[in-house]
Amino acid sequence: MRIEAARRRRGPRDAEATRAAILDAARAEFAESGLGGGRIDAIADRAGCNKAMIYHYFGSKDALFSAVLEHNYVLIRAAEAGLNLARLAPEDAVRTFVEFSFDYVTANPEFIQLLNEENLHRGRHIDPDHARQLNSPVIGALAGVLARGAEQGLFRADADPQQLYITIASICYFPVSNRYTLSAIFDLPRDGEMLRQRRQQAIDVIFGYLRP
Amino acid sequence: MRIEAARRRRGPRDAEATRAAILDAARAEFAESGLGGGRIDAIADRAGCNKAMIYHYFGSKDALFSAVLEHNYVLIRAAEAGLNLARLAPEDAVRTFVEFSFDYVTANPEFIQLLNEENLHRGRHIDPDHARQLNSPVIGALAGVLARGAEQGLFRADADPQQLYITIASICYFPVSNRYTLSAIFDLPRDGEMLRQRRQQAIDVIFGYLRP
Amino acid sequence: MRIEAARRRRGPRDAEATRAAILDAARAEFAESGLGGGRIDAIADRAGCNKAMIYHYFGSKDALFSAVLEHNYVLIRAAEAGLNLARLAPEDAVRTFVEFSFDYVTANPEFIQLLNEENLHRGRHIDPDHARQLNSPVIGALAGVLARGAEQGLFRADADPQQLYITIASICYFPVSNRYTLSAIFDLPRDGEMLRQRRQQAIDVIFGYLRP
Amino acid sequence: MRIEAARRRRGPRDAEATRAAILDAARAEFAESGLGGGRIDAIADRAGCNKAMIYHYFGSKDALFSAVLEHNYVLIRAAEAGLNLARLAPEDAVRTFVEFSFDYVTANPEFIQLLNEENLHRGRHIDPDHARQLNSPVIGALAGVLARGAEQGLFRADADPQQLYITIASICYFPVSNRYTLSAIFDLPRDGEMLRQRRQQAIDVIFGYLRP
DNA sequence: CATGAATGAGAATTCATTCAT
DNA sequence: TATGAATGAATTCTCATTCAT
Repeated sequence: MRIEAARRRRGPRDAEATRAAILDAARAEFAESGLGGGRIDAIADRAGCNKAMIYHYFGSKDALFSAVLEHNYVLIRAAEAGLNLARLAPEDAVRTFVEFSFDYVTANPEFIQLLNEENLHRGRHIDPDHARQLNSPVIGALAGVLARGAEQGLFRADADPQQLYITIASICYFPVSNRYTLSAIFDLPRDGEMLRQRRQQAIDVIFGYLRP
Repeated sequence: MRIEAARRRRGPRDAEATRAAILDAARAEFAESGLGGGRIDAIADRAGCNKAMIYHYFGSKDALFSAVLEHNYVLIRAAEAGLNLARLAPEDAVRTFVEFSFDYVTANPEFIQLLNEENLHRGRHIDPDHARQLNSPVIGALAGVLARGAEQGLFRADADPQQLYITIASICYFPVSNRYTLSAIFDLPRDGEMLRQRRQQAIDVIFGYLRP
Repeated sequence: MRIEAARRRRGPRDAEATRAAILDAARAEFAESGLGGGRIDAIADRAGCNKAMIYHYFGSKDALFSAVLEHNYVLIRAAEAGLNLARLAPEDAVRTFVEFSFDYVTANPEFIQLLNEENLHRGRHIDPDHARQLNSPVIGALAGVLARGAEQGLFRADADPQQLYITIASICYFPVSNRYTLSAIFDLPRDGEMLRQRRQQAIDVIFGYLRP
Repeated sequence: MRIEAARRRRGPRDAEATRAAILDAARAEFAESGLGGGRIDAIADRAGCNKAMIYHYFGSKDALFSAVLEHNYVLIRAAEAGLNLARLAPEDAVRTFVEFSFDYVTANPEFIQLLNEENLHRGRHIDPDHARQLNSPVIGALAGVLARGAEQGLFRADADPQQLYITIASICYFPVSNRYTLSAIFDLPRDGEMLRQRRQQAIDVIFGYLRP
């Protein structure tokens, strides 16, 4: 039985494990059905606990969504930080970052679904102070890379790191988050091939733009 | 009273007007709250009719969402067709199309919210046959523009119209659909200025990529 | 198209035909789904007219049910009267009446479904004065038959015509009205054979009881 | 207040008691108004709980009806089994069974109302496998009684137990389930006397038929 | 820390009935 | 006589949340 299995995996009365299981279950549920459509019942089932636990640990559905969002922001920011762009040559750094951005959302489409949901709700579950703090490192790293690239004559000199970041995110995230409508509209190649093409296109577009 | 106002505006017992009012009201409601979060009650109020009318004309909430989606696809496609890219010089055509794409979603953010919602639901409200048929003209026009531009030595020769379309859509749509999380993350300039910058960035990126 | 067909069959603006079509449609609908479950919409569809006509001719759903009930009582009483039991020898008369009762409900199961529905509603759609008046002839005929049979030593002398009528109705109607639960409970022979057996059993039981 | 009374009677948070209360309430409500006409709200009120409990325990109105039906089948079968027909002399056994059948539905008219409703819906709430299994014992007992009676020269030899069972059910159940229309049609004696007469008639008819 | 029974407000959907034409 | 648009009150069912144990 699934509940028993979950229970066995983490042992009874293990607060931290229960919290984590709920967070995981909620991410999956909210990504699949949105905030309005996600069910507390379903989250409890997926987490192998009962509904009261969710209220015990998180207080409310909205608060749970906030926690999920923040948790998943922390995860991607940590992964970005691990890229260590500063130690790479400018062109390698840009390529690495674009590829990472593309690969991360391809591997974690739930992350963008959560972002979209949050935007539908006008960003009311996100704490700007915290979000901004989380984000600054990567923009800083990108700024350094662009400056070095411009200095070496590899990149155009007028590229803004923040704008570039948004452009990279757009090109990498949009085709994943909108894959169903795009598939309906276009006669797209089967999954793997379509991703390979989009990944290459992302790199081409960014480098095409950055050429001096 | 708002119901009275709506009634007066279109007069009673005009089936086509009622249908249209519901479609409009539903677009606003679904864009604001999603499919799961949108309320039939609220749609009826906004449309100045009663819930039963919605079921009379559309059958169910899901079917209403499908109708809204299709209707709004038709609208943007019609606007695109009105651009008449074929009669413009290649560079003008590309600029016109990018600017149009950006301006359309800026003016109609609800359209992308509907798209996001539809993607959350794995595209189950869209009829691929119909969607594909709606979309083909613009891809054809873009292919012509790219071919002419390459011939005249203005554009790189290897650009694929479908990939370019997706890239343009990504760059234009993503910042609008994700404006709330982006605002939370970045210290963005106030609305107008931020849009102006993104619009320019979209043009720069596309032209940067297309130069031979 | 079915509405067009119905329309053509009876021509437009033929009050009597419309009334009759509604009555027929309502019988079928109420028999199939009961009074609570029967839908005015469905009746209008079946009758090839619109709902407002039903209200025009019958005033309300309950009143329509009453009219259906009365109409179908009139039909069976008329058929019974046509048997002319008085001109038959006692045993032939009884056999004829039992067979008729059995065959009528077999051919018109909707009639008993209406009766059951009416009983569920405690008989509130039936006018006792009218019902009683409709029924007396057959009881009178049966009384005559029993008297003649007893006189001739064919039948027991203590049989009461009213009780016998109810017993015959019970044996003939119940297996038809309860055919679905009986089928679920028993491994009954396929339709035709099961009816043949029940028909014979009805005759056997009544004659078994009546023998002196 | 009635809810308080119910609450007090069974105490809160007793799942089994709540289930039973709902089953009881539903039997009354469905018998009174049918499946289509019975109201979930009314059942919750009668049971002294809220609507959500009904869905929690039974899932849907139809499933609740199925459960009620099955429960009431179990009850009558258990009562029949308690008759222990095998230990009685053939004539006593038949009389006991006829009287039991008559008395049971007289005391529990709701049971036949449920049966009628189920037949209106073409038996779709009944599981034939289960129903058949429930029913077999009584037919077996009746077969034994008929065999013994025929052996002892008390009964005709050609009586089929299944047919006889249906005939007994017909004679005993029909006048109860159709009491309202029968009352409208006939000038029946007041309740008690009418029942006494029908009970005697049932016995007379069955024994009349069974005499060799 | 954990359970599962219970709740009440609200959600979508239905339907008998009326009304303007 | 006939139509079909419109209504509002119900009705089934759902779900976030609380509570007793």
